[in-house]
Amino acid sequence: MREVPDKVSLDGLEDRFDARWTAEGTYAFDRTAERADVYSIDTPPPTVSGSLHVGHVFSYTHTDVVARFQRMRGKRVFYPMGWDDNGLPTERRVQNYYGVRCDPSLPYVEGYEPPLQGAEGKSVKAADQQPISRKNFVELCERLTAEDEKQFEALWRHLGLSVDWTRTYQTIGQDAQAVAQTAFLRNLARGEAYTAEAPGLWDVTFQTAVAQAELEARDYPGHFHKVSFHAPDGTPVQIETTRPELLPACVALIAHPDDERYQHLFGTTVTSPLFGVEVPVLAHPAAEPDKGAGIAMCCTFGDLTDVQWWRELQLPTRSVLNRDGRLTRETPEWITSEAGVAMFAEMAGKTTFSARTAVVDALRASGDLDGEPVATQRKTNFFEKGDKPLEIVTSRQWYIRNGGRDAELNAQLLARGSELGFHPDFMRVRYENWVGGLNGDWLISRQRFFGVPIPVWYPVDAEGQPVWDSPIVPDEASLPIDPSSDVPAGYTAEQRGQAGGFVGDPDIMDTWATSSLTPQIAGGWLSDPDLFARVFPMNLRPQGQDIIRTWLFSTVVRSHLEHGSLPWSDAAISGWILDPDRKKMSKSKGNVVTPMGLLEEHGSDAVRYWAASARLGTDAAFEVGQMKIGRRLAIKILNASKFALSFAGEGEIRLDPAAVTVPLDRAMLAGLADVVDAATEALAAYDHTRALELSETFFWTFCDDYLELVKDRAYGGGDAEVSAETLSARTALALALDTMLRLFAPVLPFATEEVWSWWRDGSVHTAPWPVAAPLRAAAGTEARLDELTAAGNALAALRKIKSEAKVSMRTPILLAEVAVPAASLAAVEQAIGDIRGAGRVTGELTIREASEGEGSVDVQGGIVVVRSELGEPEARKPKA
RNA sequence: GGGCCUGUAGCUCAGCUGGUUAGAGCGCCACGCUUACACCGUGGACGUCGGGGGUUCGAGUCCCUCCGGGCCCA
Repeated sequence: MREVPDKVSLDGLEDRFDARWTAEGTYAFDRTAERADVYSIDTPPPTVSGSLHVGHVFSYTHTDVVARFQRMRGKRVFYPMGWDDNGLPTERRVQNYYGVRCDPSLPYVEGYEPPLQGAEGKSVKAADQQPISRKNFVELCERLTAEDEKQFEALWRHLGLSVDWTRTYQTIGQDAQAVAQTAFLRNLARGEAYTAEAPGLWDVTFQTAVAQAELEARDYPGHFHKVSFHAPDGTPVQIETTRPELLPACVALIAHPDDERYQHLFGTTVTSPLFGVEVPVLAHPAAEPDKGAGIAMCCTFGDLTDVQWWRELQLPTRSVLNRDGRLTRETPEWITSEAGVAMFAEMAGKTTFSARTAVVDALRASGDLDGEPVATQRKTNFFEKGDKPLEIVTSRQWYIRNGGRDAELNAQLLARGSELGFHPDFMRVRYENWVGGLNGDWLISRQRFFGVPIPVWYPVDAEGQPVWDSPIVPDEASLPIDPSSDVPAGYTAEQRGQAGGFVGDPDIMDTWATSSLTPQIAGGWLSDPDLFARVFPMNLRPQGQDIIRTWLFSTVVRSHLEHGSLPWSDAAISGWILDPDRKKMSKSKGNVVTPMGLLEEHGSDAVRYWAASARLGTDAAFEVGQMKIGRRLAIKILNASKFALSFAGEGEIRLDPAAVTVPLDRAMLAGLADVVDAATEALAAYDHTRALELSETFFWTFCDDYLELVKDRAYGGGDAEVSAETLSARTALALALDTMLRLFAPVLPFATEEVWSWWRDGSVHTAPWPVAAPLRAAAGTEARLDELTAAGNALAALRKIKSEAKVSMRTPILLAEVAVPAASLAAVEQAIGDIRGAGRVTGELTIREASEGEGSVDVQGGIVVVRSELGEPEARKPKA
């Protein structure tokens, strides 16, 4: 045995053990392990440019508990960490942090230094941002994310994540780019990726297309306008619209097929006011009879219903909106009337807002506006990161098939969902609802700068027009490439943009198009096939419930298409952190706590305890109180361990089960054996909360009852000769300690490692997970935890008389008569020596069976002291 | 409008496939510095299990309905 410190402490354990674990490679992955012996985790790569919050600490702790449990069970745990530095959040942050913006038309500047450094938190106005080249911009992105990564790693290490820090990746890294581009090109080769000229959601602020998964519906104020169209005979047909500026883009009026009011109009045409364009009146079930007038104007495109009508009724495309959110400058060809042309001239080039004013004024003047516009709130689609309503514009974009327009693929993906183990299981419904409700393929083109480029070029024909339908693809061996600077085989750089030459695809891929490949990136799909075979398909994907439809689903899609399998067997879904007002914690609400400060204040074990106390899938309150309880538990483990180890004196700690001969000791071990079984079962089922609760409850019983009861016997009166009874107690204490340290190790890695270091070699985290069998063997077949409970109750009953007499627990009991329910009688009598010692009964102690009505089961198991006499406390000995 | 989760002591939560007087911790009250621990110990008080119906010999646990939170999708 090494040394037990005189004064135990949790302080400083995080740094000390992080250094040791790193030096000793405690969490290093053994890459010689076969797949069957591996437990692999597809760790969520945090968005490094986002800020760290307690939600991260919360959910990553859940994963770490799983990792540590599996490691102790003998699995070779593959637990890498990635950094998601891809995409828009980084771009935005770089703009503000360095005061720059990307202008792809500018040339690269060697040794560029940005105007600002660390302008955190403020947003720099676009006009004040210095325009720089794409390459310079990307370099700044990389510079900033490198700093973020350091901070993140420091936090994770401090928290005690048992990540193999030699295995990190970046979603923008070269390898990740190669994986993303390779996977894309294979999708393309198999016909799973394609381009299409199609209406899509467009964010005018960010100037990018937006996918279905990135939508967010918000209430947005608008006005209903009652506008009259005219039948050939002059009869007005009144519609209601919130977007009168799209009147020139109108292609039809549509009502529900069953709507009595419009039966006579179906199949006829009407003429639009102001513009004089003749449009058909059509029937479609998506028209809502009780909404407005029940007849709607269908435009190119006001909302997604317009798109549906356009597609299903084969309506013409009459687009008047540009990607910059302004109306086109040229008068559309379908507007031919003199008045219409004049009207459009008034709107041309204006924002939708100004154009609307112009149209409304004109309608009012022409008498085609009935009444004044009525204010309304309506759900409008927004880009989740944007603040202007999305427009729908037609453009050429890349798509990956995801079952959104293919019933067979959809069914296959639903089947994958049913193969996947969701924890908790009800989260599966979110997957099924999402997949079942898809209405289009996955749009992956993004008109951004910082991301993985779409790795294709297009030939330019003799007229100088790109030939979109026959993209030029690179060799996989040459990946990653950037088509905006790399030149396709068979061409020269001078041919870029020239007739007979080529152009590169200007877009990058959606973040999810890369993130959906994290198992492949982390597992070395391309760079290390040997490793990949040992870790893929992985065991676990931990993540939040909000991104089941995006991250989880898209990863399933990619794996299904590329590997014909699930990417992992199980998904662990963590809940949200709620603030004390039951609100989701978020930065905008200003209720976010800095995680590092939290860890430093309470200690990592304490914060981990709080996190581990919440079940998967369940929202948890941010509760400092719970952390304090965790801290108390960790300290208690240190102290109880110090105590248990102190009895051995200078000798070695014995763990020989055969030495446990006293019934009370056996009863304790029998209870512990049950805890081991139940906790193991719970952890194997991803229920860390139950495992912790069982271990914790047992531990407190161990401290309050068992430890108190055997104290005297374990001391052995200080005799040099150790009796069998004393040896039994000491051995049982050591066995229990040895087991409990392992049980707590996944949740409290620091405190348990500290104790382990006092008397064992190596790390508790690579020690085998405890099993019940040896404890049961030591306990024998007769022993039951009830015996310890009964003895503990008897002790509590004796203490109660002291507590009620308001005297110190040191007070001796000169005489006591204790009534014990029949069921507990034998156990109490058996442990009478220990009870007498712990209760300081110096005189006569009578135990008898309780009679009817004596005692209550709720209080000390029905054990009551019916007669007693207290002595004077002995004089206190001066402290050594 | 559809879906999922949730409502148990002042607070945070356990209560498995329905079975005797509903549990834990925190907080609270009283007491105690007992040679592991005052970041402690001992004892105590505290609940018509959101409301209302129903099924059942029996419901916190199953069904219906209403109310309140949270999230997702329309």
